[in-house]
Amino acid sequence: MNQTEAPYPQVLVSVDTVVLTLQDDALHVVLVRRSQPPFEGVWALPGGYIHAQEDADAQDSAVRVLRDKVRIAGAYLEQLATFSGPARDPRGWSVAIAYCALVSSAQLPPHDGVKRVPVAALGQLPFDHHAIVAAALARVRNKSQYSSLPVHLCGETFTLPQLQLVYESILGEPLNKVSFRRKMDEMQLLEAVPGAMRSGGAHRPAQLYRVRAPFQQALALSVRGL
Amino acid sequence: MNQTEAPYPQVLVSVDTVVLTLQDDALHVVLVRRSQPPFEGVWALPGGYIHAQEDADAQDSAVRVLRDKVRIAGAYLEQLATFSGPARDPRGWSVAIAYCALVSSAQLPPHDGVKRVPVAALGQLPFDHHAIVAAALARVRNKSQYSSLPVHLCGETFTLPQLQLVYESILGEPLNKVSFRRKMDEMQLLEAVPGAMRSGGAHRPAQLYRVRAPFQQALALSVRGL
DNA sequence: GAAATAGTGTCTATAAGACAGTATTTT
DNA sequence: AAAATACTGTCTTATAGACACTATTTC
Repeated sequence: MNQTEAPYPQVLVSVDTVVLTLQDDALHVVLVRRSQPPFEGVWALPGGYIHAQEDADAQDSAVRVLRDKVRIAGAYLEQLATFSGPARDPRGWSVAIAYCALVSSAQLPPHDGVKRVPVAALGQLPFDHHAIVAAALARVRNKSQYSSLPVHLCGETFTLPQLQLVYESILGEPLNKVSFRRKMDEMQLLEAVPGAMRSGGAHRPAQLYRVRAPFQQALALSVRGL
Repeated sequence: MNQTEAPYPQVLVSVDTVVLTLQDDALHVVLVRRSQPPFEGVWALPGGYIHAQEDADAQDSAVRVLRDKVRIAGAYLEQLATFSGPARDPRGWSVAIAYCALVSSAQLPPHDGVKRVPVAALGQLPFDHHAIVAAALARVRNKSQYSSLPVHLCGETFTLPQLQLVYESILGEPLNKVSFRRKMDEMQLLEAVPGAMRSGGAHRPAQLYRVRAPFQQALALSVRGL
């Protein structure tokens, strides 16, 4: 920064989070009711300003926003993209560093001023939140084609038929059972929970699996898609 | 923004660009010598503050930085990621929106205070610029596995053997000639320049191609990699 | 044992790679 | 003609998908 550059008007910097979860085999986005202007009372993506005194980086700000505004801890979180410009926020030229979080239904406790909306039935959103959600969906759908990303929408343990349904819900198309299982096997993503089965009806029960330790944070990648 | 949130210390927002180009079949990064503190006189990534009065968004800031500091116009440009935290810049808590640009050698005129460094021989860089370059390389190498991204390192026209060499330089491994050509054909990325051949020695000359109009900006994607 | 879903074996179809051939240029 | 690189035809191998079969549970 030099003397002539110093007085540039500061831009507003915030983080916004797209929290995705599955409900009834359909992707939902989490919205919170805004308690302050602009758009007070309107449902919007959870977001907030960076707290330079306490946040180690923008991802840390997103973690704090999720904890304080949505009561979520331990979510899978990745940076999505940064949105900017003079028009996206009525308060002026702004920058929003957008993050995408994937959580299981169990990680998302009911909370006042928090709701889930099916992505297929998203109405109007304030700011450029619609574009941010669109970017998150594109990212998740693309990455689900060749990675273990969707496991973060499942709970601690799950069966292979359940996991395949999660993939199919995200991708919007049925997958070949044999190929799906081959790929899951190749990625070495899962381990069987010994002895544990889930029997949900008048049929053979399914083996329960959990994500192996190396892939709790990182993603497993499949060489040539699913 | 509410009354208690308003006085949060502003964070510094800048854009940084990783300009990649090929020279002698090796990826190079463009560095500029800093004319102002901090790190005055040190070679660093081209970057600068957002000019809220004139920039339509952060990408526009990056375009301006490339034009003013590197004399590049019309480069392929995509947002990379945003880097943030209290330690990356000695001036305080900062946000850098990083962009990645791919240019041909011809688009990069020699200019004072601008140099190209082979990515394999990058020394120390100020700020967290080393991490930004690493992210750019990872992105470019990954995307080159299934897209037309590398064509932006070529000039207006080029032969298929030249293009294959570009891919191989980025990916660091030889590619199967038949498969490579099949994929290029499938992507419908190129069109032959009628009649134009490049003869560079005592051998059959190669057909010249150019990128088809739909892919001047957007990338062509190959379903299952190259 | 009928019904329902879980899980597997195996054949077929498609895509990638290897290899060797032909083509066209300069010297 | 020899040398060099461009380009292509075709066989082999690897991967993905279709289909049918067996397995295990409840009623």
